[in-house]
Amino acid sequence: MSLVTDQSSCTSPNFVTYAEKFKAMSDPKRLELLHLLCINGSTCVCDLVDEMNIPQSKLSYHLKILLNADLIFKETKGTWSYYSLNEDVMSRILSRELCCILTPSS
Amino acid sequence: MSLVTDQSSCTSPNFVTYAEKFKAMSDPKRLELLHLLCINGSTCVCDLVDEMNIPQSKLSYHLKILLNADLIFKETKGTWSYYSLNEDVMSRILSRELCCILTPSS
DNA sequence: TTATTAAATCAAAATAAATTGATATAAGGA
DNA sequence: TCCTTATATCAATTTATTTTGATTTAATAA
Repeated sequence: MSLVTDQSSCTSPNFVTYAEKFKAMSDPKRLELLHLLCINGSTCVCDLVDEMNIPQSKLSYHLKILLNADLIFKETKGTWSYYSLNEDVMSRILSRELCCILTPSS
Repeated sequence: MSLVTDQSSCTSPNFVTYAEKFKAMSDPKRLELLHLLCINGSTCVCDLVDEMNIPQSKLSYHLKILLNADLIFKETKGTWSYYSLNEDVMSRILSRELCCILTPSS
């Protein structure tokens, strides 16, 4: 079987789905957010506000974009919301070199 | 030396530069273009117009965005322009799984 | 119950990106 | 030279995204 034609995951690539993920990653603030979640692990919004130095509503907006793109997870505990990286998805998209920026210990 | 702290390429990541590249990849038509260049290698604009089925000025616009993001190369021969993938950059950004969609034989 | 805090949502304004059709440039051939 | 073809650019419009500050929702504590 030819190495070139056996591209299991490569047939009929879903460009729309990938474009959505790349769009979510197309903003420096959102990359910084992913980076923070990568370094700190699951993090409360209240801590992200402090670290990111942007208005709370803006942070909320950017988190939602990352969440909708399936790049991060959300978990609510009482009044607090914790966000974390979706490492599986991230490592399926990005190179090792970039994963090492955006996902922990890889 | 710790594996975790030796992240040569990972210190002070340039989020702006990466965001630009992701923005260039944030459109299905542009991903399709990258995919075509990946499959066909260096390709003339006139052939891309046929394959992509979009107006010429639109194609020109999208090619320029990919070129400015350093994701593709351009070479002019007489009246014709040939575009090709910047495989180095692509493989430094994307996972193997995605490279196999967007860059040849990897 | 009232007050406080955390986080999401909303509407308006500002900014940016994409689309369109027309025009410009420039190379090559008749 | 004149015509044709290839590609890029332009200006106007449309569409999408981001920003802002105010408001809402909901949990907890006093």
